[in-house]
Amino acid sequence: MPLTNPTATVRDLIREHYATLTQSERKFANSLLENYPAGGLASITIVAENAGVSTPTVARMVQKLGFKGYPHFHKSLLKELQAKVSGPTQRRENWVSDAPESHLLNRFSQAVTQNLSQTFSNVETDRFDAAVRQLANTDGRLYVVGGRITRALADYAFTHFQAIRQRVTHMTSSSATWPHYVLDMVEGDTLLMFDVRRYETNLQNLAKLAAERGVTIILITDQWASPVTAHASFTFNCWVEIPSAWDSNISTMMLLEALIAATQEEKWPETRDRYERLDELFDLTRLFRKFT
Amino acid sequence: MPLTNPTATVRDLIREHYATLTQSERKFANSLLENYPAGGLASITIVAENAGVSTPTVARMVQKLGFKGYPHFHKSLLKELQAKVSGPTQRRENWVSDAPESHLLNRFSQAVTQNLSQTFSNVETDRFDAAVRQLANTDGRLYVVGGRITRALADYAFTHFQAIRQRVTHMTSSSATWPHYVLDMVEGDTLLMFDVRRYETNLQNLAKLAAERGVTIILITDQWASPVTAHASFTFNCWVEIPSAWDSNISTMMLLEALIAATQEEKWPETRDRYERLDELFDLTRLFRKFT
DNA sequence: GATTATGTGTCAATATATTTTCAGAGATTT
DNA sequence: AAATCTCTGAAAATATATTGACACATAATC
Repeated sequence: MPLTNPTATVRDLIREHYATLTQSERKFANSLLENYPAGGLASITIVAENAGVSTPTVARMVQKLGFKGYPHFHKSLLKELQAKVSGPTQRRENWVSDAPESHLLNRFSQAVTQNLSQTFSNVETDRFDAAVRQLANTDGRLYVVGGRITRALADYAFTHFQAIRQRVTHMTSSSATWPHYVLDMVEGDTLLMFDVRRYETNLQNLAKLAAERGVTIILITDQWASPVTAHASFTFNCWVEIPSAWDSNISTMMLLEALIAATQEEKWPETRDRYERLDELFDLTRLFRKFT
Repeated sequence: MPLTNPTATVRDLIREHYATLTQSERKFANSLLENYPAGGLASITIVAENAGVSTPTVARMVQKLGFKGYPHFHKSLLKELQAKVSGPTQRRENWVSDAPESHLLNRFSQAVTQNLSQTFSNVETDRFDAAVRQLANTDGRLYVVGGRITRALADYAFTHFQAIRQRVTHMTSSSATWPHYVLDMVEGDTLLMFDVRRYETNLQNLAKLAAERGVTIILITDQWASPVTAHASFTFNCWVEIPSAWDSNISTMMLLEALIAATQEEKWPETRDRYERLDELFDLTRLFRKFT
């Protein structure tokens, strides 16, 4: 494992040894990776301070990485930088990343960033806040449902909302069971729906039934808007196009996480309590597993 | 003349003052410009030696440029470097929306952008491509598994990979069933694992067993790296910190989608065929539903 | 719940870097 | 060609960085 390949960059070395690093050493490692390589080019005193650790911690860590001492590490970083700049034909231009412009990763990340920014700037904060208040309202039940692809997102939403508040139900993707859930829905309940193309008629029917019973529907859909919009109190559109045959759900995920984060903040410190109790329970579960 | 424009780079300063520099000072200036900025980031002793001049010469020159002393000059160069690296990321913060700076949505999106860029720049394209080739290899089976939180991601991965290639298995999150799967694993199979903190011992055990059977493990984890790393052939670290009590999985999702997209591209037009047949089947299903 | 192991920061020592001072080498002027 | 001026690097003085030793805190183990 510790190859100590002579051409390995400091970044590589950190990755390689990350598992063996201690907490504060990782603190420094992260600080360096986040601002690479500048974060390691000042004096040990300064970089340690910037990372919020003591100088010996930095000294110990660079030794773990295989350097003789901080100056050796410093020199190595400098050489890397030099190779990058003065190297023949800008050696793979790995300043920000080592991916060539045409590589799929690059095209992909560009599309994603575009999507996120589009999605984000299309959210009205007032509407967002109102939706969050609805999600935080535990007087009514919260139902979560998704389609074929978005089932995973619904699942993710369920896992997190369940940690934040009580009375959450994940409606399985099998639409045969939905009528049972609808039967119990009452005014004041909330239905969080995911529907991206190809839009599913079942979800539309479900939305209609729920709306008729006075349920508040929060819809997360794509930029072309699912027909469920007609029944929804809150609709959020997410930009999903990427260079591929299918649609990306990263912006969808972002919006969902933002809703979760906001709901959690709204219900703090109630949520804090739940988290702590949850943690205890997990610990118990883990103990139990030891005997299986 | 000495504008001392706050945004002026050291390079600019040198050009501006070049006329007033003495012979050896120019010697150092040229040495620095030829290897910029690395040529000025070591200690004054070293850079002076590299340029073939004495230390006082360097010290005097940087003072001529308007710096208080060599350390000041050094710090300034570092800041420049830092700005260059974080530049593209920061520039994306022109996400002018009507949201006030302090609104959660804004803070959230900033954190997410940061995470994505961080994650992205830590992926080596070679490793990425190799992992994709492994994922596209249909000689062996592809197993997908996640933990408590990442189960949703594993599900998402399964749904998409199933559309792209045959022989995909989603290992349920209930670890009790895992031995059955392991029993059938053979060399050449691939295991796509998700493990973010808190890392689950079950996943670690699973990884060990699979690795022993010659299975290639592709691990998607967070920036702190799951212990599964030890058994994995390919590890991808995703930055996950957001202003909340839990970790974000947006960058995780991005990496997953990128892997899916790349795998699809690798196997095109084979995949195209599958997609078309899949679509037909969906249509049939939909028709069928009409009569229920 | 006591005990060990591990990690962490404070402080002191040692080493290194930076600046200042100063004397000599070249260039320029008288 | 002598006198002066400017530039330059050697060396001392000063400041700062680096490392090692130690003690405390925290986590893991029994």
